[in-house]
Amino acid sequence: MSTKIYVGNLPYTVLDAELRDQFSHFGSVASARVMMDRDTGRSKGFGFVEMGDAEEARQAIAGLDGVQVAGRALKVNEARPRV
DNA sequence: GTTGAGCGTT
Repeated sequence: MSTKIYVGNLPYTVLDAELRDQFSHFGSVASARVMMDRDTGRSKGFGFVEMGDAEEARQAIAGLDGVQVAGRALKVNEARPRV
């Protein structure tokens, strides 16, 4: 388990600060960022969050995965290594 | 609308 968390199926209206606020309920958020399309400036519909500890990451995933926000069920799980 | 950037010295 790592502290890297992938958050998908996000509404285009979500902000990195809001993402951080949601995850902060389950632990300390080291970093939270919603990926924005470089060309259009809009959200790509997914983001990444890094928790302060792996256990906090697990709780955040368990607590937020599948939760419906703005009518969309969030997809939360451990992030894949960037390549 | 699904797994991260950028042409820089990260």
